[in-house]
Amino acid sequence: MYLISETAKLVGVESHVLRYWEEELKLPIRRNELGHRYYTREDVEQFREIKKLKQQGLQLKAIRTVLTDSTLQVMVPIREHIQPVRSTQAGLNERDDRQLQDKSARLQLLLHNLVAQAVRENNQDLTREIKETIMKEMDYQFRIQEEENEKRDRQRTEREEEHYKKLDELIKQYSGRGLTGKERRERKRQAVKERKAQKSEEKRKKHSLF
DNA sequence: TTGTGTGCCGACATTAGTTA
DNA sequence: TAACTAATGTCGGCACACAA
Repeated sequence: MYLISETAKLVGVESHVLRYWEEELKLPIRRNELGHRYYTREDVEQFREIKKLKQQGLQLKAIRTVLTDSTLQVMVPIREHIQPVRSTQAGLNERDDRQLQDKSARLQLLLHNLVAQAVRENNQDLTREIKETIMKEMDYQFRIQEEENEKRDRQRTEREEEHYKKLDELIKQYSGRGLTGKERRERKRQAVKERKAQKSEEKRKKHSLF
């Protein structure tokens, strides 16, 4: 694809001449997202052809007619082939029938070529549209993936914090387990002593009430 | 007078370079 | 790094020149 300045250089005219020809000849020049013209190789060839016709002395009006006719000429052979197909039903001899089959085959080939040409022309536009759609979809999927990854990271961090918190509490809870047997026995004696003292105190309080 | 081409204008977008 | 500026390219439109 070429911009107007590049195309002008390739054709050998000024940019405004291309704009003028486009307007006068009603050429379907495509635009990009900025509204700027962009030209294909076919467009460049067409402009070269126009220039050649200009040099031969044709006016733009005449060139427009030539361009229109050249498009219509493609359809002329089809009309030639359609007529014999209709006459088949009237009943023909074998030679005519062979000729008819031959013409029918040529018609099929011609139609095939026409369809292929149309498909090729459409393919360029279609490819561009598909490319843009895919890029947008990929961008969207990447964003979604990114958000999911961030969410997972947050959840993992929270779980880890929770785990370490519990671990910390367990360590505090079992901190007495590091004592020696002598120390554990001493703690037990102390606990029993405190329990006895507590019971006798409760008994004393009971008696004082009566 | 008509057809064709040219020059210029203002507006807008993009890009590259500069400056705070 | 952001903001600003200049250069560049493109647009549509209009007026004008020039040859037939």
